[in-house]
Amino acid sequence: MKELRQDTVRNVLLRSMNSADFDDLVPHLDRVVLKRRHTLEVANRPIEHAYFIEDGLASSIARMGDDRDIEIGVTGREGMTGVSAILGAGQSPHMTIMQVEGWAWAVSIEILLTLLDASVTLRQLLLRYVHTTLVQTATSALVNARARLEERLARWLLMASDRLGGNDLRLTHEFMAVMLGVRRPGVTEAMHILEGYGLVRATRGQVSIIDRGRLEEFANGAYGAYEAEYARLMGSTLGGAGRRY
Amino acid sequence: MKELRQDTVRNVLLRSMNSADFDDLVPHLDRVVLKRRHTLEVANRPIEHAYFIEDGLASSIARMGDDRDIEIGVTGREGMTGVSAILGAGQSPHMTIMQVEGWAWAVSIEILLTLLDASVTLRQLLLRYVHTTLVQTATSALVNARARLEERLARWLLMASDRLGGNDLRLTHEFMAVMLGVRRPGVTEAMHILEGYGLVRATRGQVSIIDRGRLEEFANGAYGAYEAEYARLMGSTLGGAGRRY
DNA sequence: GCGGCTAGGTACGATAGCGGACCCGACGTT
DNA sequence: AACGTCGGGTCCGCTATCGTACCTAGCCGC
Repeated sequence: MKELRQDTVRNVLLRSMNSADFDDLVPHLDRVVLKRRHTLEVANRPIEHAYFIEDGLASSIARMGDDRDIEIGVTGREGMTGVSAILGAGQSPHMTIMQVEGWAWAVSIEILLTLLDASVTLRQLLLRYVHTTLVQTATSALVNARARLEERLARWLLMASDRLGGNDLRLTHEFMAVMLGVRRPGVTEAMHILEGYGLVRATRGQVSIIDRGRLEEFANGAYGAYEAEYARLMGSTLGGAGRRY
Repeated sequence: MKELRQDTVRNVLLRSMNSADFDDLVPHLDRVVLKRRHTLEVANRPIEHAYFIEDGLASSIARMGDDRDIEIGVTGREGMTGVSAILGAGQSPHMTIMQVEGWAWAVSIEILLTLLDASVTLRQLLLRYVHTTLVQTATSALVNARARLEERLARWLLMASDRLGGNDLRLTHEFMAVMLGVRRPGVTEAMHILEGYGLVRATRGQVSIIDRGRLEEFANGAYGAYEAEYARLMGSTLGGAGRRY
């Protein structure tokens, strides 16, 4: 692990870091396998570690009573968890759990905060990343209020594809229904609309994006703001499947 | 203005600052009167100033096409604008405009960033505040997806009361409809529900909160997470009308 | 190649909120 | 006192989505 080279990691934040910051961080990174439903952050409990995701998908969830959850953000290899701890809040009222299994580099918050205090450049990078998560959450608020289900589904598929890599996603309707906070048959219906326009093709337990460009258009403003900010500030696209903004 | 004393300002962030940070900031503060609809931040344009609100209400708005706006956050004397600039992003895809006129202390972003780099304590305070705005935005995402209109109205009234001070708000249904992103008659209906439970009383152009405690309960989880985080991290309640969490 | 499970398709009535229109009453102006 | 304007109340039919239920088809294990 102490042999870790910056050009071999997949996590975009780790790759974007200046090499001095990376070298300071490496000795404190632990490789962690993250199974589905593994809880990275518990609501209102101290955050112990930040995770630089290498593979898989984590989502942040806000809760309003037991059966009224909603996903407020999703993180893959473009980002990290532990944003509230970076901001010095120690914990947050939201939980973060793995939705698609994978693995990550974990670092204790205590150490990360020390490194952040010591390095202006690391601070700059991670605070800019915090800004992009703010944009992502704001977009969630926007689309939850204003977009139709099929637009939200389009957005979610695009985001998942960006983070997992590739255009073929192994996801069930049931799963996407939970992510979007809607009924399962609602997803089926919305998916048929996307299929009707030839944007995606769905088979049992799998969705393939057929025409990414038109899917982005179809999302009609639900997708793109976060991605543009990410590109502007991280100087790197999200590493989806051959994309440009 | 250079005579400004910390215990005479109303803005909670300015009051909470340690006195050295406050003294460094004061020479750079300009008193600015902010009329209704004054634009504090334009979407995707460099943010020039941060504003510590002393009176009035600003809201941050995300847009998805011309007629699909939504308020993603609201700021009064408990906070400040310019969060994305503090994070080093320079600008953001959202706009911020005054909804209830008032005034604020403005500081140029350039100077604020310099002060932030120089002071750990100032950085701590403002980054913690950034965390609370993240919670506020996440709660907007949550309630837009999950709460009924009357719950969202309850939340909004409570937030407005916290920020403007007092239980009597001079607001029209039309105005609240724009804030909540719903039809005006929808607000009328929702308001009747709140009145029916004896939680508020509404007369022409005015809403009075009658039973704040039960209004919070009625909001049913739509209100409280932000406020609890604010109290936890800022060590100060929001200065509403005699409240406890 | 049969049984059982899981994912997906469909259908039905219910409901929240929409878009738009219309009316009425309160209030300020002259 | 009369008028005009603005804020609020109400009503219509409409649409998106819900909750629930039931059915079908693909897939796995044996």
